[in-house]
Amino acid sequence: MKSDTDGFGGHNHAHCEQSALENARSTCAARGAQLTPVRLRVLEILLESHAAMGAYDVLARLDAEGLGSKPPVAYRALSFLVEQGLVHRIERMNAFVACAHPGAAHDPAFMICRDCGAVAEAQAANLSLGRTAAAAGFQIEQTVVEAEGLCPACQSGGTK
Amino acid sequence: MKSDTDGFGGHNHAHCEQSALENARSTCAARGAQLTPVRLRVLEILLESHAAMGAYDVLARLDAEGLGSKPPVAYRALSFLVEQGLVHRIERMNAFVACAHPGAAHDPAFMICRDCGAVAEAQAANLSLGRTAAAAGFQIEQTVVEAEGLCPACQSGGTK
DNA sequence: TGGTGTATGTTATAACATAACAGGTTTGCA
DNA sequence: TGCAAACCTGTTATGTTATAACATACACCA
Repeated sequence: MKSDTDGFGGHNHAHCEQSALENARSTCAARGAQLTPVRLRVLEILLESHAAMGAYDVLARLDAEGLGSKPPVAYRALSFLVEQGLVHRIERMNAFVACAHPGAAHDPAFMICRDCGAVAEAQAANLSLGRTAAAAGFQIEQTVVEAEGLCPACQSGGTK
Repeated sequence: MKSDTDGFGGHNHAHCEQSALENARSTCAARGAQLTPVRLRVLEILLESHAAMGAYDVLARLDAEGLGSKPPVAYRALSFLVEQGLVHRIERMNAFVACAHPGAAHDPAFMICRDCGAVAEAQAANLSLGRTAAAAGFQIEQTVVEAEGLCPACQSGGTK
């Protein structure tokens, strides 16, 4: 896992992390949602990299830090963060990533590198499907858009 | 579960089913892939409706018919059918649906009714994400596009 | 006849997720 | 002050989804 990637280009991750945390604090405060220690820590753990982590990987970290050892602890914190839009679930992987564009309009699309596991977030705007849905009378409430493939770094690295 | 739905409009399902089966037989024959009894039966079961079924639901049917009772039996048949493009996996639901457009170009998008479970298949063509990916140098190999919401019938039926 | 490839059968377990209940803290209000 | 409501956390137990690994069977053909 090489991932320290946003949009697969290098970036100042410390800054990325800090601003995400600040944003989380302020949006939770604004909404009266409680960013408790466990929730905050889960967010921090996910923010360490732009790779997706499984709930049980997060739980292992929490356990190591004495913050909880049972599945519901991790799942509850993750659900909260997903509800607040601070974390996204990657269906394809049954895993979670910190939101890369906190605060921004949200209907995210993801590019997932099958080699290094990096996940880049983009805006979805699947107009094509939106039109089809409208024509069929289908009322879209949520969309999942996930592309799997190879990030630039892993293309050069060989097919591995 | 009301689903007997393709694109959420009524249709001649018997015909739909028959043509899908014929298509499956001919494409497998053309490729030298073996459409064995278990595989065929799984396809038939999925073709009964346009709703998604979990692997264990399919397995229960197989078991009732004496065709196998252990998870790998169902998962192997489903993997085969997915590889052949005859069945699609709905990531959001950890479930499977028979392909509604067998033979056609494939990069499907789905509309999933959260009320009745019906699944309609459309063409994906997420140009927006394709452009973003190209710009980022990301090489897309597969895409998952799934919209969850309410089908026309379930919108009238109330929010339930 | 024996080897190769493919499919099936079975055991066991891994990986992901949640229901349900118990206990603690905070808040607000009578 | 005392109580109730709301919310968060801890824990048990279990449910659900998925696969690794190994054994058996059968078909084809050199």
